[in-house]
Amino acid sequence: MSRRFTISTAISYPNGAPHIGHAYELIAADAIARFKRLDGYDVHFSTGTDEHGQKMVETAAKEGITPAELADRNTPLFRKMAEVLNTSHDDFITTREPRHIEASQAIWRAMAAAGDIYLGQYGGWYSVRDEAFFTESELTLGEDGVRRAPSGAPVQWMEEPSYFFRLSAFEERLLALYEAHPEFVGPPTRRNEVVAFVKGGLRDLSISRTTLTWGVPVPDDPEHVMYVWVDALTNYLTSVGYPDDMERVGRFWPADLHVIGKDIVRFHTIYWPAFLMSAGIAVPRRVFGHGFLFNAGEKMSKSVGNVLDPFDLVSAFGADPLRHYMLREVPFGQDGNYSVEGFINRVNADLANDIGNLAQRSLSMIAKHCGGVMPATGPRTEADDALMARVTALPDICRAAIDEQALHTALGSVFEAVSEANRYFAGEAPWVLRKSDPERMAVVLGVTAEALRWFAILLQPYVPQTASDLLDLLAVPQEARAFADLATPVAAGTPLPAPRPIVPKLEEPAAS
RNA sequence: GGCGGAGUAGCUCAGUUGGUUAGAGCAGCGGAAUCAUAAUCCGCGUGUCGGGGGUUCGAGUCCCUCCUCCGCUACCA
Repeated sequence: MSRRFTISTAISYPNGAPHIGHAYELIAADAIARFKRLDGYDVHFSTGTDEHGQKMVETAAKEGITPAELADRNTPLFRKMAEVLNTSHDDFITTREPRHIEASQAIWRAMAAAGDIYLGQYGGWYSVRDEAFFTESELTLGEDGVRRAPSGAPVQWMEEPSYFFRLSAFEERLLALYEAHPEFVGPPTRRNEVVAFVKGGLRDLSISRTTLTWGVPVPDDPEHVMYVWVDALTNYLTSVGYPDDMERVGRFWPADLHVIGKDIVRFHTIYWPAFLMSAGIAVPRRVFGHGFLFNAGEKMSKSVGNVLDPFDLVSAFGADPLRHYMLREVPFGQDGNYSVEGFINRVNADLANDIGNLAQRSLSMIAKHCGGVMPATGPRTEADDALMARVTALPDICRAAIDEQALHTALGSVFEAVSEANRYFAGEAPWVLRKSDPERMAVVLGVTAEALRWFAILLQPYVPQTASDLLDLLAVPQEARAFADLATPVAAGTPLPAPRPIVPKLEEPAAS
């Protein structure tokens, strides 16, 4: 049985169009998923949208449509974004689907059977006009002493019946989890916060509402719908077939990695494992909170009007350049900054100048001076061996980096070797050898092409289309592009297609 | 307020358990080469390593203090 790897993004709230943050998370998770597939794992990669919740109700009300209509309008945009970003998810889940309602109710029943759910009273500030509860921090206290919701509507203290989850009972078990598995939360700074939070004591969690009707009905008490987290988090289980296909669950659960934004680390590292422990289901192996992207040093916000649209960026620059820029330039886990200048510099320097040009200069020499067929890669000199030693060390370096979600390190290590290959090429000067020693020239070109094959195979997770184009030029068959195929060079004498530039240089758009 | 993290070249950052002249990439300047997408290769940085004090033969790397920035401090995916 092959190794398997289960990875997810958070499901997005489709109360608006997708923004660059959604794209970032999806791209990062996609790179890891693709890496694992290429490395021989049986991967399950899920993403999707969370169509329930109060915010959907509020946004829909503002626009004068139903929550269902809002979801119907926006969820397709998230699917479309995944398509234009060229992501390889195996499942796109939406929380209105019957399979998800069934899964949510199943885990609820399991938690209830364990005695961790009880009926109580939830109190909060309620706005009649908005038909919603608000947290203290969302409210403003007017000079007249009246608390108001963000909409300006006055709120009043209301209590309603609510089911509670006995989160307080899981404090020790959670701390034991963090202790036994320090890797459960990453990056480490997030882990510290989570541990501190749990040590501060946990209160039980209100997990249902009677004032909302937009949600998953509570089993055996349809007056209640589940309130956010039970429903939202369960999507990960739904996606692997819970509860109907337990054989599949056994195969793909526990998840190896939940990739999420740093803002929802707590829910994924405290609530979620507690729910699972209660239900008697294994907890995920790791949760990683990535950072946020800023636009030219400023936080993106609708009011400032500097929100980056992933569709605009893809149509202006292409999916691979966007993927490359985000993954290479931002240390994954930290906040990052977007700038047009940085974008163009990075993509041109790495993709067009370093690897693109190396491919073009070497392959066009092969086309002209080696009869357009792959040259032999020997006999080798010390210089050849030195380069290939550097190249063949890459897979292990990348594996180690990927396993701690250091995507920028993995990608960076490949481009360090690409630079080395450029130095090698300049040092060996095959254009000089053409006259002095044609046989040696052929070997240099062959070694360079072989190095390029390694680079292209290793770059597939990050820039799939570019890597694929390069592999085409190297006459590498579709079925010989996994990491397991790295050890098998293209046979000498194999005809190569006519070379062509694979990465056009980006120019600053006239207006953006 | 409490807990935690960070402040290193114009920009983004590396800097193991303290040890020779503090590094990389990008940007900039000069040169070489001309196979190539004017791409590539080589050379060039007197940086108060946030300020101050201390420990030590020796600190960016440990301790104290101050300044600045950021994260977390429960029901928001």
